[in-house]
Amino acid sequence: MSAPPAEGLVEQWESEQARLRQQVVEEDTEDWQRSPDFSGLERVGGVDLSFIKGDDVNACAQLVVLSYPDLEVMYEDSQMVTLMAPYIAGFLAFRETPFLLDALKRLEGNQPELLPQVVFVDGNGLFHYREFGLACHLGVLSGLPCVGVAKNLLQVQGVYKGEEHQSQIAALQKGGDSFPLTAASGKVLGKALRSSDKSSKPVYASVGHKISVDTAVRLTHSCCRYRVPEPIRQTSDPKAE
DNA sequence: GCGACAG
DNA sequence: ATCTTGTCGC
Repeated sequence: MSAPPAEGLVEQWESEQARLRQQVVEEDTEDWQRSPDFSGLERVGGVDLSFIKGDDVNACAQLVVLSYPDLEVMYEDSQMVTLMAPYIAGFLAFRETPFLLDALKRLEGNQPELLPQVVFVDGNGLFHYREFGLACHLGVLSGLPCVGVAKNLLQVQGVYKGEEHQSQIAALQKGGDSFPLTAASGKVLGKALRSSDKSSKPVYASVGHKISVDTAVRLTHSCCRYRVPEPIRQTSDPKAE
């Protein structure tokens, strides 16, 4: 039983996305991003919201900061929150962003020296219906470089989960292999990445903010011990050390 | 009616 | 997102 969305809400959200979309920076802006081994990168963050079975209103907002390249936990923040917005495909950011931003603000206020230099977001960035997914939204509002990593393919802008897609996946032989997710317009919205040798199912990485697609993919691979990048996995997997 | 639908 | 254990395979 889900109440129908308020009148005009989607329209309002669409215009908000269109406005913020103009502020996304799709190129590398940091020195470490140009380095072959990301020298200069010392802290990578991950954010996520976790729910429990029968409750889609209360959730746990988490932010972790890991050292790079060791991927050891440097900081961890968990906060129970009450969600105000409904989940509507394409508008995930309106549901989650406020709480992820709060977590970043808390860190900035308490230990600004631990602020991550890049944030991994559980969801898409430019690979989105209007090229403005959660990772872009959080990136623009926080001003931090962000990378979107989704675990499932969103069929959008001419990208289909068909036979061709399946064969492209089959062609990913080892960790680090990838292929572009190209829109009907010809623009590369993101890449499917085999994140580790062991996982045959790829993850879908796209630009959030202040990073290029290629750097986003290369960085994502370098932060993967398993299929899901460690910064995100540390927030959502109870068994993660 | 059927498939899609980030989290 | 979450519901869910074991099981088969390398």
